[in-house]
Amino acid sequence: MANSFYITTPIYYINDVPHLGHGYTEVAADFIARFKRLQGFDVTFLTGTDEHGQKIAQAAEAKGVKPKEWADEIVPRWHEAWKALDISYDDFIRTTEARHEKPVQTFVQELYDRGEIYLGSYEGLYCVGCEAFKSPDELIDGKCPLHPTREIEHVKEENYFFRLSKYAERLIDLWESDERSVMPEVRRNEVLGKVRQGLDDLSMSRISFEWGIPIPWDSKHVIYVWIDALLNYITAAGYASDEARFNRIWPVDVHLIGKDILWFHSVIWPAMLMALDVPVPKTVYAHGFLLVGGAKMSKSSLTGISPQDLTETFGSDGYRYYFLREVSFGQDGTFSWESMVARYNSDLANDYGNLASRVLNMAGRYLGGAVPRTPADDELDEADRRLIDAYDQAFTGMEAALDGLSPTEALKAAWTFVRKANSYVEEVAPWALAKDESQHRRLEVVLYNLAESLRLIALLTFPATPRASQELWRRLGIDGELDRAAFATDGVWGGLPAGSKTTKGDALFPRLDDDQK
RNA sequence: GGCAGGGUGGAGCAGUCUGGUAGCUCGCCGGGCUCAUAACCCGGAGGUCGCGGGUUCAAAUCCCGCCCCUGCAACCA
Repeated sequence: MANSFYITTPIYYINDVPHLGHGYTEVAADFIARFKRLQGFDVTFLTGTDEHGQKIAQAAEAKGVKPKEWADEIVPRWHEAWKALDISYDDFIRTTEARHEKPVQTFVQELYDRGEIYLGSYEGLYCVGCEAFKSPDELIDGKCPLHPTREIEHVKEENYFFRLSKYAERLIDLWESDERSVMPEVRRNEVLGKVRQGLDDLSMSRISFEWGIPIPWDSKHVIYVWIDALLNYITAAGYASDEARFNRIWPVDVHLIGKDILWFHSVIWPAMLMALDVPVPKTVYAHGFLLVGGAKMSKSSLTGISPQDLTETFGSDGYRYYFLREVSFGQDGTFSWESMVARYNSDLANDYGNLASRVLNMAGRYLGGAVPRTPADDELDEADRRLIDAYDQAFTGMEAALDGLSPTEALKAAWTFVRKANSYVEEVAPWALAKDESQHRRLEVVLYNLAESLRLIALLTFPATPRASQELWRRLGIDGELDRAAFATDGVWGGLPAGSKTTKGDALFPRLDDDQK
């Protein structure tokens, strides 16, 4: 199949441990990846870790170990975090791997050979915390505002420069065109505005420390960590190592990033690719930031909360659903424990979980847990047709939302069907039908419709709540695995086989007390 | 200073491009149902759509001015 879909998250800098911000990016990318798989795309979902640079070297030195040893110690924390959130990445790249380092050198050498890199010197104030040079007016009291505890270093060093400035016009043309996009719109405007103010060439090597990938023709320099990091997107795709694979999946469909690193992804990165005539990303999507509010956790900063702090209470599904649904995708959002409890109870426990509970219970009580014969067209009345119609609309709405890369809107669309199924229960009142023997076939029909609705709800929600969705399929007596399901076949109304054996089970999403914990 | 985005019932958002009944979720109030996780369903209250002016038969929606908030200004998701 040629319908490749390649999506990436940033690779995370390992002097940090995973926190809610990282988890947010990861969950959003995973939602999109899972949805695209259900649509039949051949998905490549890449994440990883960024392991070079002075900060890592210093952290390792402080522990008395080599940088690579330090990295090997930290990286499992990231694997664990993503496992706890059921992140279904297809590849996890580390920038210290040979499959990355060698192609990076190939790429940089090629830039050099083409005259895109020249030797210059840079004199200025350098903040190790930022791994960046600072202009004097950025400093507050002689300190970097982002890293006030660190000393600013005055350095003059010889650096290699990438001719970024010459790409300003082409970048403007690129992001003004409709072929490629920076999303949401506000971010595109931001990038265009800045690029129009002009670009400087970019210092792309460092000479003051050694922890990095050497410049191939001048090994006393290492490649600037951001250049190194950005290249992960193509090295993992097979650049300079697996041409067939690279041609198949590149250019990337979506780079999902936080808005703080938009500049690198929408300016520096495409310019680097242009310099070697490599196709640029189709879409760079910069999501918003999470802010921490509410009483319970307000004293924590975002970076002080690990994903696992929340999955203990809300589960992986609850975590994933909350952030996808609560934060309007693309905008900043506020996280609070209170809103998380409210959202969990309202949408997952009351709407979704309770629907499953009441339907499975009735199927067991009234039909002995056996899914009845699939209703024929002439057995369906108006209410039934409205239910089926609601499913079609929800599904259509989700696909449209995904075209706009909005998990939030996709889930809103899915929930219109969940709510419709609940109101259908009231409308057809199976408990009343069960009291009248002459209505037995009608009872079978409505319970079939409801069980089938559950099956489809599980399918639609799988990208957000994979565990509960799979469990629901199991309780409906379906053998299949949702991660191998496809909308094209499984998304068609009427797919639940007659005779399947349903089981009620415990609450899919147990209600939480408002003052839980 | 500049560039960009926003200010809509208690909270969070949609609607503004393509003027004409202000929509959704949560919360609140009332009712219903009893299959269900004190859940579910139905109904209701609650908004001078930041302020002032203008265009128009008609403005949340278009134009002008002002106030407030936020983001960007090159490297923490």
